[in-house]
Amino acid sequence: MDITTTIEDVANLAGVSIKTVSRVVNMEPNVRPATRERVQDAIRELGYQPNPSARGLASKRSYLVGLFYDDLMAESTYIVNVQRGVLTRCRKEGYELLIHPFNYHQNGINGLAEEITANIIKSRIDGVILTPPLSDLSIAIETLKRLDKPQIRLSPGHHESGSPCVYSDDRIAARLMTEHLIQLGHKRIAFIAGHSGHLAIVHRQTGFIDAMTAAGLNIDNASVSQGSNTFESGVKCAREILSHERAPTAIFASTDEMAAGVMSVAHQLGYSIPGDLSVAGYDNSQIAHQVWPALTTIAQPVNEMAEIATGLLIDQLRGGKKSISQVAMQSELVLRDSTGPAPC
Amino acid sequence: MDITTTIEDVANLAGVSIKTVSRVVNMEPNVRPATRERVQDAIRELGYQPNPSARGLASKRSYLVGLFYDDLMAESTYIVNVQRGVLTRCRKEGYELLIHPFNYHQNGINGLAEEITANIIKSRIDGVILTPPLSDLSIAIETLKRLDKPQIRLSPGHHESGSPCVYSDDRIAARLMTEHLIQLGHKRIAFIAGHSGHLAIVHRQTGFIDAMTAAGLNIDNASVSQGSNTFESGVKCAREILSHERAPTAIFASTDEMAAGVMSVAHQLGYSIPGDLSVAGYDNSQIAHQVWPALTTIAQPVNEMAEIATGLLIDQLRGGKKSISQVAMQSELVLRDSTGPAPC
DNA sequence: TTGAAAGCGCTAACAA
DNA sequence: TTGTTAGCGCTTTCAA
Repeated sequence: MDITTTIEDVANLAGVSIKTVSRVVNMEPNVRPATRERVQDAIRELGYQPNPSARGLASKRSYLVGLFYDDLMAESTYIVNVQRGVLTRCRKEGYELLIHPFNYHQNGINGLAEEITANIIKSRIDGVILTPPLSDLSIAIETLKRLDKPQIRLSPGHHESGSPCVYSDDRIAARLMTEHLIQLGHKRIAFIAGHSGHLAIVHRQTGFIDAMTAAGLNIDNASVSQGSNTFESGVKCAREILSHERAPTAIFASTDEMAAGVMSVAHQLGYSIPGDLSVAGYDNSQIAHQVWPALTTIAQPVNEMAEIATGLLIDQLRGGKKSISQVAMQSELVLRDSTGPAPC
Repeated sequence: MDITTTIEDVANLAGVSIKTVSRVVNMEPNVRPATRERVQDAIRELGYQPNPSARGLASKRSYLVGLFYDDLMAESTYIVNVQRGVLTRCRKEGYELLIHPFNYHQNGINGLAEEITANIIKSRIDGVILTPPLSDLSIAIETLKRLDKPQIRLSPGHHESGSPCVYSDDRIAARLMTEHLIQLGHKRIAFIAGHSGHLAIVHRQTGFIDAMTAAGLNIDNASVSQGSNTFESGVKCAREILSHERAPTAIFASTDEMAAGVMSVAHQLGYSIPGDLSVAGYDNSQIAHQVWPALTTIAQPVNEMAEIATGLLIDQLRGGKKSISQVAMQSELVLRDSTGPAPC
């Protein structure tokens, strides 16, 4: 198990040429099973691991995958789970991960293209995974295309067009959640919309409207307020919503963070949850367990989505299976204690 | 700005040999200023970036730094800030970052040495940054030494011995916080200890005891309870602490997560914060803003600590400045709204 | 202060 | 099915 073991050492021990070892390592065809086994034994015995630099130099690939995300989301459960999923798949496939949080709100959106370009020329990553909201930023998508870098998008708002992507149908899931509230007898339900730049989150609002309309319930303007995904924005919206004379009996916030903000305000105002007010969130973040009572929410299979996306990207990098361009995954309604029957 | 520009293109344009270009790129001495400038112009004009694989192959280095952490902490504000700090410095110094969360609770501590070894042989990282609790795990430290990999530890419990480290004095900061509570008139103060495997967090308890003793206040056994850093453990401890007949008027939890758990329980039991009960935390996590009222806590300069640690590691990798082996940083008391005068 | 040449450990192209 | 050879784009070594 020595870091200085080279392909030549393996070839010598196995009594073959280095090219044969290379074939075995890269799982290429045209190696007799007996030979293959002999080489594999030698590899195991020496603890041989190919040198990535040498490989990269010869093959003009880096075996590096980039994960691009908005630094504002770096602390979210979402990004952490994406990192986990991507890493899991990278390890299996022999790739390494380079994370890259972007601060494009500070530097201006124009700096984004330059930063992406610079990063790619410097790091030589082979392909990129884009997470929301970058997965909907055409400047990011187009810059990568111009650089001829394969990309895959996670949860874009528009999955029909553009580059390949993995997503879950937020509209349907939000509809499910709204129907859950309606079934509990709620008629005045408020919705807190997310940041308008996160298109996938906007679909949650559509799902809410779908369900309300289908149930013949009123959606006056007051029942949808505009948040920006954060706890603080949830607080702000809740203060407004709960100050109306006929306050809603349920609030569906399009992120858990905002839902937690709502709950904080509700507690301060003396509401009992879910007795006086039901609260629902979306994302199944860590915070959903840290509020009291535990938050009813929607869970996307973020980990698996990231794994699958990484797999698709690597397939692309290997030059195969370009056919799959969209994978849709299902989200799940997670019923906890923050939603209950509407007060009479 | 072409990814296929090589050192030779630059040499041709500048009218020098590739070795001279190499000298300029690597900031080596013995280049006439005029020559250096000519080369730099050529580099700029062509948008040249050296190929990391070629560099790595020739120099037997990867220009890759590894960040090793406990996957259980991946969602913490702490790890996210460490990632940010490390990335900032890596970019400045021309290194790339490979993150590696470890799941050693599942796989058993014995698997850890193997996983570290396998990872290093595969990825060829040049050096490693260890975060708590890995920075106190001798199996991690020793494995890296055996592999001859430079390492730097962030916030270890024992900073005197072992490999170089960057830390902040948690004992002093915890003492400060406790003194703050004492100055507010609190006499019955409970402390919630953190996970015993996180040695730096154990120092927080010592600081608490320092202050209590110095103030001549009683520390009966009941006033220190054992948590495990998490929100849930804070909930559990708080339920116990607040069930005593002479409940404390202040609770100092050694992590913000636990403090948030305490606040949740306190609200449920009808305590007003800080009127009936003061609550203090430690870490200045995201959650400190998401509780109501906002949490008084201790802020470590995690970002800077990570940047400095990365700088020290890279210095080591470059073969210089081995002299600095410990850097101590100062934490800051952040007064918010969860602490107030003791009730009469 | 500069440059020429060798070679890092692999893969690609081709030959046998 | 296997092997030979020629680079990939740099750094290192040594020479000028």
